[in-house]
Amino acid sequence: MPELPEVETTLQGISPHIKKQRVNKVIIRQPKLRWPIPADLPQLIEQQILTSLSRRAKYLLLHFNTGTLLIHLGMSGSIRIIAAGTVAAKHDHFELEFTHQKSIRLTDPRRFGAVLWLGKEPYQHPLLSKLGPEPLSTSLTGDYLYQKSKDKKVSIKQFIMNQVIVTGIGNIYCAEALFLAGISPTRAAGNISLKRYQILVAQIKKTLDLAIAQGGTSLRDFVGSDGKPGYFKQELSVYGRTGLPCKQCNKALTEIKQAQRTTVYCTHCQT
DNA sequence: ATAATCACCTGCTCGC
DNA sequence: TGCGAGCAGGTGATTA
Repeated sequence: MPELPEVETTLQGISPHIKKQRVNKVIIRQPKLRWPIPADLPQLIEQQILTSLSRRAKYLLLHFNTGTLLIHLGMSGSIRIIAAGTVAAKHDHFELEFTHQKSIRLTDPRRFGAVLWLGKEPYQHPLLSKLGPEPLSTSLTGDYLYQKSKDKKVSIKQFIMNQVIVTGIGNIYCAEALFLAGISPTRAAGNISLKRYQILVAQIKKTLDLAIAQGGTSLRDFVGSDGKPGYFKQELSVYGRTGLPCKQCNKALTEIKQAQRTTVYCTHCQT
């Protein structure tokens, strides 16, 4: 999926088109996503004004006076702005049509995404209440990660991808940030110095910032809200580059599995 | 509590 | 060229 940069890119892409607009129609073509799309959603938000939009972790939040709608893109989801009434394709599962004749349309082949109604206290919802700090906020610091990692035996890769520790970082950007920080993905989280955590945090922020500026990473199906792909792919140092030369030392990059996920790294530059 | 594995779903790529 | 295995940006649920 869509990690934080792709979700943020989506948010920035759709906001100017639909903020403060009135929902005319809720269209549910395929309710079977990760959880069923609530059947009563039309009566909850039709004719309501979308007052604001935000992002928390990898979740998009659409705020109405009646409550908040959560959208998650799963592994293969994307949202596009289209003219209302545009013919739907196979995996176009959900759509919000606004009165000014624009729609946002959720396309998600694998259906790991979600559309949920959170009500008036969205941050009390179980999906949001346990999340760690936003990586681009000042609350993510090297010191914070260092304190959290005490006595932790899990690998740094899994530690950073745990949304309870820090949100928004998935398989691509975790691998990239670890490479830039020179930290082996297999190292135990509790066996990393404060100084190295400070470097890692700086590289995480730098990587995410750059990816957002590039419109995210498009591998196969991700597109921005305007239908164009993201261009961060060309910046990738390790993700998807197994066997290719390390950009720092030229040694062939190594691929391993960690918690069922592929990790690519340089055994020479990352220790 | 913590850690590892499973499950959800479709489509594409790779190796034979 | 065809076909099955394996893999893909995530994460809650289940098991140990």
